[in-house]
Amino acid sequence: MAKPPEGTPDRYDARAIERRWQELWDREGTWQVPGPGDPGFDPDVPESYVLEMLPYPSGEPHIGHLKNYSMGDALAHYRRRRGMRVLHPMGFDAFGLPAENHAIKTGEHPAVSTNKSIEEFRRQFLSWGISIDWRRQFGTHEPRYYRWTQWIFVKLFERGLAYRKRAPVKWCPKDQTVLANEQVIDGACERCGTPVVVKMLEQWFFKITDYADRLLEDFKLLESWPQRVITMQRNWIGRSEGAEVVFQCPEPPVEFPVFTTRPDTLFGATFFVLAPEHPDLERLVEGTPMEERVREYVQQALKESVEERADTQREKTGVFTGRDVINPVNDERIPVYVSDYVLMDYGTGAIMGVPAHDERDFEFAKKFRLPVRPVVEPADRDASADQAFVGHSEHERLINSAQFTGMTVAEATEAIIRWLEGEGKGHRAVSYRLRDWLVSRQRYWGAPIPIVYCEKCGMVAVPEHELPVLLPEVEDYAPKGKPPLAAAQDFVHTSCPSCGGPAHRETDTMDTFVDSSWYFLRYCDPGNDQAPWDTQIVDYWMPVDQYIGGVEHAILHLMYARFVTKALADMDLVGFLEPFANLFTQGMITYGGSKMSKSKGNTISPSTIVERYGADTARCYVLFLGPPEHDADWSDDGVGGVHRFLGRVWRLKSAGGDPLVSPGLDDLSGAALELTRKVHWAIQKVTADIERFQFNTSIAALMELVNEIYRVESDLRDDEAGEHALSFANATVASLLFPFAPHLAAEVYERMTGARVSEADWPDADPALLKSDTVTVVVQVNGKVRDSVEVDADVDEEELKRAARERPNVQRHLDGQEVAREIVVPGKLVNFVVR
RNA sequence: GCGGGCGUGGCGGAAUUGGUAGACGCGCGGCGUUCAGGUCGCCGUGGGCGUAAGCCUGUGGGGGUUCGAGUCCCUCCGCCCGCACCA
Repeated sequence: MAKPPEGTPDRYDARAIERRWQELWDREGTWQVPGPGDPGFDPDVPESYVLEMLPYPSGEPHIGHLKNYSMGDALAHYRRRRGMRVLHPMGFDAFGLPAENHAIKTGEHPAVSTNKSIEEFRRQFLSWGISIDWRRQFGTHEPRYYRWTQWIFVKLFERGLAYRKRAPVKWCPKDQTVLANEQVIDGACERCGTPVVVKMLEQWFFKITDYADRLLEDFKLLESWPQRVITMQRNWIGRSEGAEVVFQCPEPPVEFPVFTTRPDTLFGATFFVLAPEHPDLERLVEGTPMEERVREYVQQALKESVEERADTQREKTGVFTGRDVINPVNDERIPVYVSDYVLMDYGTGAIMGVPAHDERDFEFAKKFRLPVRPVVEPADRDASADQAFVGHSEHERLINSAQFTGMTVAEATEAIIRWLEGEGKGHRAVSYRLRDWLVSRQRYWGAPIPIVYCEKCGMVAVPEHELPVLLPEVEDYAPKGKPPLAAAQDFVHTSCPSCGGPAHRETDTMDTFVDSSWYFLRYCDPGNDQAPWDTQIVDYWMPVDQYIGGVEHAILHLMYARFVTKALADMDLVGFLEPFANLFTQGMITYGGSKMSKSKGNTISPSTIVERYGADTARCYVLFLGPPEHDADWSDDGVGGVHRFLGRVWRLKSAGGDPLVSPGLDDLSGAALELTRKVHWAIQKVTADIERFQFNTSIAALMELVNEIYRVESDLRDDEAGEHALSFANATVASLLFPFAPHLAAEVYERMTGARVSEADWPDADPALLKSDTVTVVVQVNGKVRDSVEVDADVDEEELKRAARERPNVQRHLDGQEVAREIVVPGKLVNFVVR
């Protein structure tokens, strides 16, 4: 095609187009969506809730946000044009440490810096043109929101699901606060990387362990979640079945229950180990000659960091306590040790040592020269004396185990549990790795925990009508061993809501993950000031039909939100058990092969790209980069390619005929027919690819279609049918491009048709135009492609074989050889097998 | 150590059910438009041999199933992710 004629608006001015449509959408409230009870609500329209994880507003949005919201927005647009009422809201996860640390450094109130960030995020999201119902926006730091976060806390407290206890907890010395187990990564603070230490502290917990089984079972209610996210949660919950077995200490008389997944190996127990933190340890050794050494060892063990202690490579250590316990199955006395390889966190903090069948116990036995007694016979190899045998298939049978000898492992497990239960020495048990969720934080920038301590009444929840408990102003945000709120005297001193007597407030704030564990409910009914939501409205929209976000939330946020939803369902506050029916986890965008970070100076700012190329280019590019679930590396050159493509769309020129109606098969021939077929192919391809989140190939298909339009355009300008085909093709490009490049597509669509693309139905492919009258059939000889032949689509097999044989190159390869077999795949290929 | 995923041109990546490997884009090369171009348009582009027609070869390595394998099976190698003294 030659250069566009002088004087036409040939330059693709993304900035002007985007400004125009953003203003129009805002003015007309295009993306506002009514819910039940709102004017214009029609109950017969199917609903869809499309949600991207809410952003944490810090600085300005990064490329990951752009990708996240570009995907969600594409889907929201697509579903709207499929006739659905789509809830597509936005909010901000505004409480949290970075804003507070910033405040400590600069003195700027966290609310000030957070609100600035929110404004910047909002400004950029608007500049991206994402189709959000902005009337529903909120920040989790606003009293109108955290009032209800506190309300939920109180509800959980009333049900015994929020409780306070003294427990060994993970403490970050840098951030000066406790952390949830889920926030400790490799023994270090998730936020700042400082190695955490264990402290005995009284803290607030949510009883998520009550829901362990339901969190596992209800995976079956999820429609489509990535398998690996489910696996990660399953591993985190860590359910194990086995038995609790009681070992009796004769002197002093103490009972030690242990949890084991292998009750079948009870006869192989040759020693017993307590965790250094075990509460009965002190009593066991008090006044004995071993007291000094045990105490020393415990001191040593407690000093270790979480990370050091988790190191599986190092040699086992421990100390004999001088005491014995009795193995309930054979009344044998076995020695009790203390060792740091036994964790107080899991099971009962005590274990039976079965060195023959447990690798860790084996190592310990070797170190302390303890006997190794095999009780399970390996099925197909000799029990090696220098390692533990851990096999427990149906082929392994018990030895050295009294009346259980000869049973398979499974039989013996059952029989021994039943025997223990009969003797009152143990019972069937299930153990979990999951711990209760520690939700209190000794920090400022969070929702205050709505609890008051009264001298007479004890712990009292702040009543509903007194909520929110407002976050007080303080002068110093820095924690100094005490939470910052403790310094706010007016805040701390209060009266008991129950008896009116003197009382003081809880000064810890809530983990920000509490804020984000219910925000998706608030979007449904954001203006409600009587209740956190109207159950009927929430039940209308929920569960979220498509949730999109980073895989880094696989455990934390996604598990907490599931737990809170279930707890609310149990209180009849919501009518569903799972918050997110479908989950999509997007991959990261890297730059130069590594994660973008300000400290490395390898960041790409979305605003730079938007300013240079426009939002449509930026959005299309992040989707075109590759499969959205994979990590992808940003390429500066690649953006230009997508921008060029959008420029080509911009320069499509209108033609005659009705652009909204496809020319029919009967009116078409030649290039016009081929182009119209390509259009219908693209409709089908783009539709199918959006449905399976393959935005990259959707865009590639549109590129193909546009290339085709440019190739044939000059041939089609001669007659009416050609003009019509062209006209329809151009309008359809704009229509299909809309979910990815909404401004440009709206502009081009309007130019081609005079209509609003956002109001147009999503196009349907005409099956008659998806088929071709002729097909290219590949001809192989012995599985090697030798030629291809163009035949009628409905040609019969014999005719096809004849045509295939006639190809000169096929003849050359068949020449003088005997055809042993002929394989025909209709419409695809013919393969001649010769000897 | 356990669990999961992935290996395709110079690069990012395509390839519903086994049926023309490399769509689309970047990069590179050629031609045209242009005063110029970091513009736009058209064409070419896995490797090797060949003037060409064409032939050989090719999806991490090796083996297998099949008329036919990127795709299915076995095995080895490499990379990534998750969990990790959980009894």
